[in-house]
Amino acid sequence: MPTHFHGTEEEILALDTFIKLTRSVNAVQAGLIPQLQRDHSLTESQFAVLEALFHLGPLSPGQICQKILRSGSNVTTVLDNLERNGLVRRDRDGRDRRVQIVQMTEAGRSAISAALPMHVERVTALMGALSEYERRELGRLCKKLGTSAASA
Amino acid sequence: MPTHFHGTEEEILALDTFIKLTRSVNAVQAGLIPQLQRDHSLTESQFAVLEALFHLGPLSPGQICQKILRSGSNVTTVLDNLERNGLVRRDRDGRDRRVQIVQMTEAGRSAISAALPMHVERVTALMGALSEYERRELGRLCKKLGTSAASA
DNA sequence: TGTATATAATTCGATGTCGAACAATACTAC
DNA sequence: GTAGTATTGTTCGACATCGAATTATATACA
Repeated sequence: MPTHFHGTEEEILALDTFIKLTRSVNAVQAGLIPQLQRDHSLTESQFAVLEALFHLGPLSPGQICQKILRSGSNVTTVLDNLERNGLVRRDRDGRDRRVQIVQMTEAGRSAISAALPMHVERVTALMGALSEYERRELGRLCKKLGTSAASA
Repeated sequence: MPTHFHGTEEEILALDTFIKLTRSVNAVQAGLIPQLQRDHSLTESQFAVLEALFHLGPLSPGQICQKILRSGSNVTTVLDNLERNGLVRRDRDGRDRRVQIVQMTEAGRSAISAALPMHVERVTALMGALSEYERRELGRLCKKLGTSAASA
């Protein structure tokens, strides 16, 4: 697929596969993010944080960090914006005063409750391009690839 | 895999697959981007622009836009930074004075020539976690998914 | 106890990213 | 040729993202 690239067969296949991989993620996200923005005024990251709090309960910024796979400074920024918009609250942990405890406010719970069903429906519809067997196979291959890359 | 999520089988599989998909891209990119930054002082976007110019020759911002699948305002920003660093040059098109023609400078050509081989090698190594059959299958599934999502 | 080290989170500066609004130029139709 | 429209690229404001440096607190150990 690379237009003027000269490499081995294996290199060309690797690059081609990687491009298709990233483009598929871009395409699916392009079908999700604008919805969150227009219908619920949530960015992708804000949605990810609220979703984690919704499913797992109160978390520290460090725990959120691990859940959404972003840097600490990024989590700080996203929490700042969520807090400014009144969707989360930061309290101090009594035992370890370095730790913050992030909780959803009522507005936050309300926002994620409203956004989640449509989001799930949308993801399901987009993944519906693949058969059930293909979805499982895609998941298996991605997991294998991701796990290997993470330890490389 | 979602810890406390109650949905249909199909929804759970769709979400789970989508998470694995995005995580695999994250993991692979995490094995690529720091290399570009540390060894060549290039961001992912700067690399993408230089790669396009390297393979396709001079392009307008609009054409770069289509190649790297980013917004026009984003391309402007990335080109600003590349130009400030002396890696590209913007000239006016004689025929249509709205159009810019973006060219690599010698420094730009030198930078991408230096970065590309190691990048290709790295992508190939990361994709080596999958067999050739699996790579082809992953590519096929991603293409099918991406194409469908793009038209949804 | 007190100092050194480790950890949690934030701040800072740089870059990327988008959509909306804008300016300059080109095109179209009368 | 002039008026209206379309296209190209930029600017602007908001948010995301990172790594490095910093602050506050906790732990270890001597």
